[in-house]
Amino acid sequence: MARPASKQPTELELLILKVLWRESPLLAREVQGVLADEGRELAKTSVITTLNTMVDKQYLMRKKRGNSFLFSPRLNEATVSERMLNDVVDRVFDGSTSAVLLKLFDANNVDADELKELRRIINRKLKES
Amino acid sequence: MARPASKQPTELELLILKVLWRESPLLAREVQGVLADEGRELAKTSVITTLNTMVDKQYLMRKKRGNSFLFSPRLNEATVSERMLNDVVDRVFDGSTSAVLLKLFDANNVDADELKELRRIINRKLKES
DNA sequence: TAAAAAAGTCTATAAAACTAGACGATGGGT
DNA sequence: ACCCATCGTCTAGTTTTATAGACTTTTTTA
Repeated sequence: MARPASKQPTELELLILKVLWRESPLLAREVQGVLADEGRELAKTSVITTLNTMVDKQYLMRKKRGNSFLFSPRLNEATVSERMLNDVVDRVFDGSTSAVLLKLFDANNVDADELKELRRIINRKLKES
Repeated sequence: MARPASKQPTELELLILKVLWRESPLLAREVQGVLADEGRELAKTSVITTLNTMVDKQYLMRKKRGNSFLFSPRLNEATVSERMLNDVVDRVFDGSTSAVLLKLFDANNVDADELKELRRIINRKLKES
């Protein structure tokens, strides 16, 4: 038994997904360019290798256009962010959503407008149930 | 440039931290026992190796008792869970706490009592500011 | 058309994460 | 004194992640 593949996208995989959520399909070269703009300078082959493992993992799909490939996400941002958040809720907070909510209120700076917005949402939710 | 050490505790490291947050200091053998009870059966040496890398990473401290070592956490649960949650907030949600809050409300089952409790907290926060 | 640019595949290296066996030291019991 | 259980260290194997060079093929261009 050796190291199992991480259940969630790795750090670099997430960066690439975010690039493709903003705009896709893209060529490997274009992904490389955007990553470089963001300060992550990788060799062409590094980007291609990672894109291909992401295709293997079903994170992306790849279709040929001429002599090159276009990559697009197979999972949308909502799905992935939900999964990654739930992973932390489960593994770190033992599945307690309210523990996470409390921690967010306590630790982070949620301004008054956001608080009011959340109160509106809570009131709506309470009416629904 | 090869793979950098993960900034946050890995999956197994988190399990071990949770064991030691419940009860510490513990001997390696005791940690092994608790993990086994939870379904993660590891060889004695695997547990010791991991505990020692966690000492290197400053996650744990180790003190001698007789011919063996007692391990205890150097970081408390609040600190680690906050860091791990913030990591997801930053990396996945671009630092938007309110986006996370909305996602939690939408995706997860927060029951009416919890909603009311949260509304109380929000009202208190609003008064404070 | 020959050179250069661009794309992909194949191969490879290094560190991290996970796992565990071989072996040595120590200490208690008979 | 001797056995053996216990504990730690050292070493090591395997997969994943991150990274990139060498090389081939294809396309563009001077």
